[in-house]
Amino acid sequence: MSTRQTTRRKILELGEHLVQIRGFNAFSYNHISQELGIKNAAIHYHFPSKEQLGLKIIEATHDRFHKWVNHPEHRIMPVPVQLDWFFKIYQYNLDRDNRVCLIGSLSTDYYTLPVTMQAAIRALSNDVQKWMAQLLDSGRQQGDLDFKGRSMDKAITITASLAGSLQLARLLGNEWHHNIVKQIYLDLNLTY
Amino acid sequence: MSTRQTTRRKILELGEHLVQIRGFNAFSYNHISQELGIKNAAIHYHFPSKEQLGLKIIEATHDRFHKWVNHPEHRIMPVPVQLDWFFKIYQYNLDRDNRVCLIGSLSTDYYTLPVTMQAAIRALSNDVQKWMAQLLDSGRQQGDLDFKGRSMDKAITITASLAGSLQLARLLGNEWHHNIVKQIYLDLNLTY
DNA sequence: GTCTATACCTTGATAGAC
DNA sequence: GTCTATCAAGGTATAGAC
Repeated sequence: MSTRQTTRRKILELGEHLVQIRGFNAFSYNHISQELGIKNAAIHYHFPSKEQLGLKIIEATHDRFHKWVNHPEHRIMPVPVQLDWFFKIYQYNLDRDNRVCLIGSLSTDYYTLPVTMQAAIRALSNDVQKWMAQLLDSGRQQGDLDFKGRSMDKAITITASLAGSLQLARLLGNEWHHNIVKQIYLDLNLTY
Repeated sequence: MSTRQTTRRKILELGEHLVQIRGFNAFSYNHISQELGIKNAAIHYHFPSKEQLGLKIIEATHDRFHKWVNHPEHRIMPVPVQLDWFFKIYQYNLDRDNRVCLIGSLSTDYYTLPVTMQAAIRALSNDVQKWMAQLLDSGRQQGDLDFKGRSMDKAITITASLAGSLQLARLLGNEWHHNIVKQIYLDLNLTY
């Protein structure tokens, strides 16, 4: 793998980290250049503007999500297992320095973002909600879980809980994320 | 009321607005001075530093919440009515230019905030969760509503949903906040 | 690809006149 | 209380050498 690819990838990963820890407006090229031992200008070589970097960060997350949910092996997994996997993403964020989820972070900054980034984060969020709604629908039909109301409403309620959960965990303590997840399972009639 | 008091109050209100729309790191003294037709230095007269302004914004919200929940007239209201009131706060935020809740906004910025502000937002969040848990507990005992599990877990799950809801509404459309609230009522066995 | 050097802007904050 | 004037620091971004 060329130097270009690794440096580019490092910037992308660190950028994603910084967005989820500090927020898009509160991280700077200095944070990246100091951490990676490169100079300001090197970052601009790979990503001409902060907007471009932000876009690629969102797209990278979107790609990972898309690849996972469309992987043949995963699509045939039982609904509770797929749900477990989704919840693990949030636990993973929590475990890595109390990251909040990308969608949550960029939504509070939403009105300060370039329109290209606004569109990209909307697209990601849409895909997540649709996937979750379809999963809950299947689960209810197959008797794996139960809930009242429309699956789309329940889906968005759950993702909203999870986004909020990582944020509240910063204020209340990480154990509360665990408690929220437990509660969501209870409310779905699922054994945790 | 002296000029001092009104200008101070205007700065405070606009500051709160800006935190909820743009985030603490993305609003500047220029946003305030231009909107109010005053100069940079005038703001510093009332609030020596941005940290002080941030602190007072949090405390103002905390005060409003504290006064409301401890008002004799409100404490004796039926649980569903008190719950309705709490949910209206979020609807009110949504109606005013898609504000997110103060706690949600400051939690994504949490690690970039001065420690004094971190402590203040933690204190507010703690009070909200405790109040909500106690309310849900009473409601369940009195048969007004129903849910599984511990009331504290359910309380934090609901506030997390609401915080996340205002954020997702920016991406998905405001009607989804309404749908989430409907779902929360359903999950509490409450008629909406 | 990465560097040095630098341009240009916005930020929060202060001093001192009125 | 509010102003003018000014500051140092930090932000994104670019030009051109290596």
